[in-house]
Amino acid sequence: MKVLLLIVGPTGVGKTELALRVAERYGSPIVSCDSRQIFREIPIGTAAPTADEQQRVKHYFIGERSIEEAYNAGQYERDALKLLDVLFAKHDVVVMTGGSMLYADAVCKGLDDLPSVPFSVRADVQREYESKGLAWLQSEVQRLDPVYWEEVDRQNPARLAHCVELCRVTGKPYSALRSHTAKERPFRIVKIGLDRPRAQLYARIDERVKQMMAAGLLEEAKAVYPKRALNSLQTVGYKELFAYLDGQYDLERAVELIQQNSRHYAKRQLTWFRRDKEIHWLNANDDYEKNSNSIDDWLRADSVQEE
RNA sequence: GGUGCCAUAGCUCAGUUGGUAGAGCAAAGGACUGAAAAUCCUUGUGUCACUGGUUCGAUUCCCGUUGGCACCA
Repeated sequence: MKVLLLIVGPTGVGKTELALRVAERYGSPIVSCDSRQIFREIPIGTAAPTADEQQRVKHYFIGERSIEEAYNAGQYERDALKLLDVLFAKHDVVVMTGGSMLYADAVCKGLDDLPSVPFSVRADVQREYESKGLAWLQSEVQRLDPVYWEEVDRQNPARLAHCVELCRVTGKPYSALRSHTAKERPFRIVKIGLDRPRAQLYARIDERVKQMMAAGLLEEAKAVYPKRALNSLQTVGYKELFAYLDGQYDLERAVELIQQNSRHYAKRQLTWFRRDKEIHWLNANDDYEKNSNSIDDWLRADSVQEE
């Protein structure tokens, strides 16, 4: 049976290099699972694989879209499944790597088949929320979807607003559209998580931000500054530089904030991945031979388990 | 060298008219179904610089020591 080898982990842990070596070992291409590296205008700040790295192994979903295209996890699920179908015709193992938690889940378990929300509906809900506040969103969810109200994070405007949007679009409660069941996939999935000691991870993140600045992150941010409102640019490394360009604080402070927000992001990723009991964890400090032997073992073990 | 001010959580600080202390940030933990690098929730014990004194009781008052800052020499 075909195997999707998914390599996840926090930003800056070293996924790119591990994925390259594993892909070379199995003669596989690499499918990116990253919600920001897919945009071609922002390679530096998203630490996208370099031209050299892409020379070593064929990559998919790197720099394939423009920041102006609306893109989301549902679209990614469809694109990724279609691509995997093609790749599995030639490969027994396909390596997928990236840190976008929801995107990974979309491929592994699938998202429910929800309609897309028209821009006008989203704008309406947003406007009402801004004028009437969180209490209004809460009462709308209570009224439109009492089931979801019982389980939702009631302090989170984004969650509440999404529920209201979908209730308005479909005329049904959002909760009725959620199946809570994972979809079947025509391939096996072996999940590898890469981690390293926290202090070391944070030191690497801080250092990488410095390198991004040296590589021209500020120029990259200036180039897309006019489009700063786009969702694709609500991204660590850019939103802080936009604020600097607006004069909110100096460049040194902006860099500190990029480092700090990257650390926060890494922590959220770890929280998400830790909950997934299917992930086999590797320490990035162990040598590659040891880790790749472990991966071989897991490929075999999982295979036997499923017989 | 003299005088004054300061020394409290990783950082910046507040506070206790004497009954062993609390904010912001950092940090840690958690949630997560088409914005997910997004959006949210929870968590504050620290020899209150050190030594001695007064006191039933000192982080708080007093003496001294050390360190820092300011001014005067």
